[in-house]
Amino acid sequence: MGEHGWPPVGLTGHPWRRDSMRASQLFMPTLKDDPSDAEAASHKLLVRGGFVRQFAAGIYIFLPLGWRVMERVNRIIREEMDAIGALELSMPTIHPAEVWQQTGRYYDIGAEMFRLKDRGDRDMVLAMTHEEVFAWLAGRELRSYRDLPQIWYQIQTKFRDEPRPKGGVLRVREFLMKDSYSFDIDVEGLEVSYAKHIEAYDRIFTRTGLRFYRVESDPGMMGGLGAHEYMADSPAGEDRVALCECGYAANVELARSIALPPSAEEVTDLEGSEGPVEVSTPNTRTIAEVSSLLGIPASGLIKSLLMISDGQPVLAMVRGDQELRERKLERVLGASFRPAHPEEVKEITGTEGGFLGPVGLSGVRLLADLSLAPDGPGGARGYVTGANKLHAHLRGVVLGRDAQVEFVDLHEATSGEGCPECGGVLRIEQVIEVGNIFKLGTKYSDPLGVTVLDEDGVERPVIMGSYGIGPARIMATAVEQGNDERGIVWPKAIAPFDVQLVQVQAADETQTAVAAEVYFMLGEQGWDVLWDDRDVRAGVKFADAELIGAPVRVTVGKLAAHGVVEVQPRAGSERQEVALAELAATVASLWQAAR
RNA sequence: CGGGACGUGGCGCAGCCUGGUAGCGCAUCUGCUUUGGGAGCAGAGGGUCGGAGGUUCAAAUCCUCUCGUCCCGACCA
Repeated sequence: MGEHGWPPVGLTGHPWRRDSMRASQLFMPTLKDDPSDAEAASHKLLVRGGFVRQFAAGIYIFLPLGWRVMERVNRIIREEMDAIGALELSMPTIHPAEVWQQTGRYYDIGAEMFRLKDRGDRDMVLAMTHEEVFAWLAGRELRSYRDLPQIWYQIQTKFRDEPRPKGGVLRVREFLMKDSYSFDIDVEGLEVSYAKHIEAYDRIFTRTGLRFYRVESDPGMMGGLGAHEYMADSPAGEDRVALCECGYAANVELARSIALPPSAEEVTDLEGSEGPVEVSTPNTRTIAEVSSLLGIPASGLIKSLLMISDGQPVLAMVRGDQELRERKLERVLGASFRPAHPEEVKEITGTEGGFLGPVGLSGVRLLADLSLAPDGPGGARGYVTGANKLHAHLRGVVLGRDAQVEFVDLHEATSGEGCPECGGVLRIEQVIEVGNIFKLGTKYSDPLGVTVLDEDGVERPVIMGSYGIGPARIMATAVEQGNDERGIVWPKAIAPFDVQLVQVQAADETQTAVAAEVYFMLGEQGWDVLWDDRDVRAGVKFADAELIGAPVRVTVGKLAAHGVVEVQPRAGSERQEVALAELAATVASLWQAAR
């Protein structure tokens, strides 16, 4: 491999770790400028640092550095999955359409699934996920409860034709995923498999150095038994979670929260009133308009939204200062819904959007957020709501008295609201989903006939769980959470190299000799070292070292002749001069201190 | 799918409004100098301006269509 000069390192079969390398032999195309199409910090830095290149929208090439990071992430995943007794295997990524037709997903999922035909004109799909194949295999091979439990996993490519790839490697159309599937005889068994995954995932994300939360997530409409997501905070995230000091953590899609009481001033609105009072509100349709016309804060209004679900009208009500959370309504209804069209609004309520309210509406299911209940944070009090009449609203509407409604949780949790568990203060954080775990039940085993015989010889459907992790998201999230103006600051567990050895003068024989000594010594101690022996200016090497972000940098320069090198952590700027004899200890202690 | 923007040497951009045959920085190659924070000087190579059609004596520039990419929103097993 293009060896020249001394020492003869990097040769095939040499005695030192193959994970150490010389930069002159590494393909590491770094860039000075941010790519023009990058927005997220991780996107810019991973491209600039020579970790990835974009091939097409949402389709990426992993260059040697990027692949090293992925391999380190995957190694951690494998170790922890193996530790809970999961078995690695590899599934195909091209599937005949039949299995997907059997579970119905072939029809439920739209353009997000890549579909193709083989030469025989048979319908095929590219795998978006692997529940179907795993269930297919389990159905063929598992026969007895004695074969259970099983946990199988793979680290395999997934294809999803995302409508909008974004954030570099964060949201893509082809990506690697660790997915595992558990097979148990009963729900108790599933709980055990699920708990094992929690154990493994907690360790995986801790080891990869991410700041993360395990949060309750929406198990979806399909009758899942429960689910959690692993979320890592980042402004580049596409999800939000509600968090409390007490440990409560949930995706805002379903996070419960105790609304703050509405501001005091409009409480007087109720006093002395026997019932709602109509007020004229010409052309006043939005919460903001009504609020400013009547001089009542938004929290004193009721926002009424007419929805159609299963062909039936539903009026969903939240307070004027709140947002309706669609998923919550969906869960209450047990079905999907859509906003009513303007003609439907007219037909059902006799008025137009902007003047809707619960009072006097018949034939419409009335659902109000818990915070509007008489025993809610606002107490029994009057609100302003539409009068179901053009250009008019009602004041002093008390739900429960003036309209019979069902009180359910519909509003989106917001920062500052009360924690549903302890009453503490909730905060909302923007996060990246790096992993998820689902209790599936028999959603796939039923249609695919995955059954085993139990102790009594009775055929029973296998209870499944499904568990995912996105290694590239871990990589990108680590960059999101660890970077500065000079580049990436990798968590030590997944950095492409442990130590970047910068030899200031490539042509200086003394420096070469000292650098080689350092390289071998650190290598023998188990460090993965990138020895920057390139014949480029010192500034370029320093800049690249900081961009690439190895946790520890060792610089061999002027002081080499005296047997002294410089050492500094990527995360800090303290630089120390160290004699070669002390180097091992210094590197070890900096490593210890690194995140 | 709705809204917005951008496609010009490898990368980042200017030129377009007001048509006249393409330019800057970085990178690359050669030479000399330099050498601990992305070097300097001199020289060189490299682009049918995303594609197609149209207008015009003449199109990177104007018009139409199309493809690609990014951003906001919707969507996200």
